[in-house]
Amino acid sequence: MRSRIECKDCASNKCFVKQNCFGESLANISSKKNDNFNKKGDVIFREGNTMRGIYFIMHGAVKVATSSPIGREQVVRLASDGDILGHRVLGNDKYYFNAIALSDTHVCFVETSVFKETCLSSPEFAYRLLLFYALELRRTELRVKYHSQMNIREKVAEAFVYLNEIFGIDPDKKTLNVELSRKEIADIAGTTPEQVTRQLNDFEEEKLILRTKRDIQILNAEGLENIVRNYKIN
Amino acid sequence: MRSRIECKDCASNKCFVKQNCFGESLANISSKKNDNFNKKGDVIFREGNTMRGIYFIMHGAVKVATSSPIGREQVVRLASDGDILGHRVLGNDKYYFNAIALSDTHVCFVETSVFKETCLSSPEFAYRLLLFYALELRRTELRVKYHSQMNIREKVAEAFVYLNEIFGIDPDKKTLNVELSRKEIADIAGTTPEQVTRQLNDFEEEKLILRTKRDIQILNAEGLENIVRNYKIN
DNA sequence: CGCGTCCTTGAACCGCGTCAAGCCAGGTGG
DNA sequence: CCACCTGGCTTGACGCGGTTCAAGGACGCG
Repeated sequence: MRSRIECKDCASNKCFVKQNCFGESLANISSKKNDNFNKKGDVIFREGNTMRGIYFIMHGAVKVATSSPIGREQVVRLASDGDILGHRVLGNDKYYFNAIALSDTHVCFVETSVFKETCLSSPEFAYRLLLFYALELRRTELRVKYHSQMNIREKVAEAFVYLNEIFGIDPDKKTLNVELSRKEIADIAGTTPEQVTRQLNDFEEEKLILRTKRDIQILNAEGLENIVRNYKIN
Repeated sequence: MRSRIECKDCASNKCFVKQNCFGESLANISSKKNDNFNKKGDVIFREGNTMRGIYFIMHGAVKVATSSPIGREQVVRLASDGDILGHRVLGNDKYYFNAIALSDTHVCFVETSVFKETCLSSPEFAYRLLLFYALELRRTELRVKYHSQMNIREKVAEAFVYLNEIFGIDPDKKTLNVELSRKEIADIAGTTPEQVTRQLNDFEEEKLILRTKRDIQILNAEGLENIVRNYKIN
């Protein structure tokens, strides 16, 4: 999977930053950053707030979602260790989505000016950022396709594949490394909690997953991926 | 609107590159680029092809879409003068979508190596690219939200708002600066040609648009934007 | 034990995609 | 100049998938 280096600023031994991303560059500006620690459910930033900088996730799970007072919220992105939040910082704008911690999280805040300076003085850093953006953009474009063409079965499968891709599965317990309610899964898949339940029934019958208490064990991740992949063929 | 500078490499007087984007930097590498001229409907690159470089649109209208042999194709992005195509070039990958000309188009091809070199030697250039990516990413994330939450009426309205944003409206004829079939509009909105027709009926009753022959005149662009904006509130 | 929260399940409704027929405009050939 | 053909647009009817609503169940917590 991802190669990682340990984070020096955090007590947790689960605290890493992706080596292939911003680890070293971040060390250079470490004197000018702020560390924030969030509990599960905390809002890291909120739609409409003025951007003051960019966040690096040192460790933890975060969802970026639209706020919608009534009814569904839509998760547009999942992020974890080493990812960045608040992309549009460069354009001196407002945040367009809410970032909410899905687990206890350690993020590192860097002010816009410092960030811009770092980009301009270090082409290496800017280039890495470009790679990050390019990957993220592709992922998001794919999701546009998925959400406009897939049926519910495929969307729910895709949600689990996406969750696995970003957060991974605990090798012992076989569960995702985040705990999510039906509603939260539905918000990622773009449907309702009831539909998620029904799909989980089907997946269980097909031995792709197993439900124990509130937990969902992923028995056959490949099977779920196949549902997504088979869709692609059409 | 967008400020632009004239393009030196093309006979057409409609040929521009966005000034706030890559104009000057592009001039620096002009000795190493290739100019391509495409007719409406031409495929600029195709899903699965190996990426050899990146394309700058000097002038013209382009859609980036999924290929799907049976049925719907989904447009994930619209692009015009000064935009770039083939983002993932940096990662030495394959193209994930098809790029198809929606009008006669002049694109400029730059090889990956040249492009990377330019990024690394010119932080200014890389930084501008970052801004471009950040904007594009936000736009795409919004589209994920739209496509998973909007109803047909809103999606079709959003398609026209998006088309207006990227290609603009002819001030005299009041029509979009691209000609699109019902199917093509449907592929952007993520629905079927029949539904597009039905929504156009409604929009015409509400005096938002007017259909003359095959043309669609946008009488009240703001009205269409309001449909999209009012949705956002919920 | 009782309460609250989340999950599950069934049933009803409805929006939207699908299918099919008819229409209109432009192009072609007699 | 008209008859015919073709391809895209329009319109109505129908059926399915998915959302919504409501009731019941499981679990955790005080």
